[in-house]
Amino acid sequence: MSKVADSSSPAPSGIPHGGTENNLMEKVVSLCKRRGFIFPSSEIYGGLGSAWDYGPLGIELKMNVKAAWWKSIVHRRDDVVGLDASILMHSKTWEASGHVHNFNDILVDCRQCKHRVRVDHIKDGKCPSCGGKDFTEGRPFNLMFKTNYGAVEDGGSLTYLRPETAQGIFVNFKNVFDVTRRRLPWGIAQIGKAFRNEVTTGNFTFRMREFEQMEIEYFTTKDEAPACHQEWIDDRLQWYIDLGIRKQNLQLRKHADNELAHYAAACTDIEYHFPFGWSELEGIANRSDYDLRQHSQFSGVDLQYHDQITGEKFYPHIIEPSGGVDRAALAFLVDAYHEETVKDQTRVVLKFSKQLAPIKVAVLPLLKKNNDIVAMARRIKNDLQKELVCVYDDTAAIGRLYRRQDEVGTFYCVTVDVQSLEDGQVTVRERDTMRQERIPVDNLRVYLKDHLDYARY
RNA sequence: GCGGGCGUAGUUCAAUGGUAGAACACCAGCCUUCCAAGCUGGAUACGUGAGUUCGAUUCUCAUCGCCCGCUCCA
Repeated sequence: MSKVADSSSPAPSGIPHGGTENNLMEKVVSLCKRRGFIFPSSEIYGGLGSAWDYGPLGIELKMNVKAAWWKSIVHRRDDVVGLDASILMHSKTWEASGHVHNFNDILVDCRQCKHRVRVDHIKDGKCPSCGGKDFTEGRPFNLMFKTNYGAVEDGGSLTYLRPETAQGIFVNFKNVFDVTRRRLPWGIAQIGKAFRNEVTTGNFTFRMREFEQMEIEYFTTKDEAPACHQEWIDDRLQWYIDLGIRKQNLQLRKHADNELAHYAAACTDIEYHFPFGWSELEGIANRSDYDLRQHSQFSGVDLQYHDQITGEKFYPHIIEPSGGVDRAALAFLVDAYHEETVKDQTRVVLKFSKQLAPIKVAVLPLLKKNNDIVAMARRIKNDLQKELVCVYDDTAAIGRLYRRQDEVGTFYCVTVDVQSLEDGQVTVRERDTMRQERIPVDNLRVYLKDHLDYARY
């Protein structure tokens, strides 16, 4: 039975993974820095708040997340195609989308209860939270990054770094539709950076000002939109489960009417049980026909869908599954984090799925002083790296080499010993089961590809 | 931005008004060694600036930065 909860109440806070690891987040952050998954941005200058850089292992993980998404959405469906739109767009885009209007809030702080409130939420000069009347001076909070397009800075050159990737899809709707000539329902998928001057950031890579989205805009009819919405919710939830997140750490949360974004008719979030509480990984919104209608109006270009068979002409309704790449990567990291106690010592194992593991195979010589063993191990590594992400390491005793690989989630360790020189076989050890098998070197590549379920990625 | 907390090695933590220790990690050496092994040796830190003081990592102030909370969302 599925343990996935369906909740329409606000997200509760709590500690996942049994409740004993309330410093789990700190451990994950430390591990990320220590082993090269994620570093603070611009660290030599003291760091840039809530900006983070992906290190050698982090970028592998993140690319694997994106590749898994792209495969499942674009390559393995008949009804979705890909797109990569530019980050800088015509400034009219953001007027049409509503971001210029809706992302410019005047905010003040209540000196009494310390809450931040929007000026337009203050009634009769009283704080809606505590009733106090003493506020800081109002400041405009524009959530969009302003920039000048072109070398001359004047009012006419003002534009923004995109606060969401979706608009790049909407403005290309006609282009993509014209070249693919598909009938509804169908969709466009895109992965790319977006930028928001969030007033509140934090929780590691969970909320950053620069982040990466993976979004699908799926076009359908008004009548089919609700069922289509549900199908995408189920589809997207299953994706996270397939890639290894435990069901009990996932839940769906339907937005209440008063928390819907300005464009949305309905929205359901997929939430993950982070150490800091249940938080959104992905929102699956029914955007109605708002977007194409707006862009038609602002651009003067008719973006209606014309069904040649039925003769109908209308603005498609849009279902938008919009996920955060960084949030997904963080959830996969947190969920993979396991501690095991062996001989009173705690060791860390990242139990990534085969697809997401940054390193698939490590090749280890049992004796680093034996030149023949080292040479053989290096040959094996050189052969494997043509098709699999792998590493070679001989800088410690074998037990420690295994642990190092476990700590970063490497799926297989291949060990070369004295016997290997004679019989041409090596020991293949699997991360989770610790199962060991002797495999002839000649069969090694095929064996590993088969067992890694290589065709999936 | 407002409130609170905090800045010491890669990480996690100590100590101290007389410029710093540990653990793990890392590097080198010895070792015919399959699950965080042992021994020997080694490198690496007081965020920045000013003040008090003979002397500041320690006290004071400022500054910068980080973390948590507040709105917003991927």
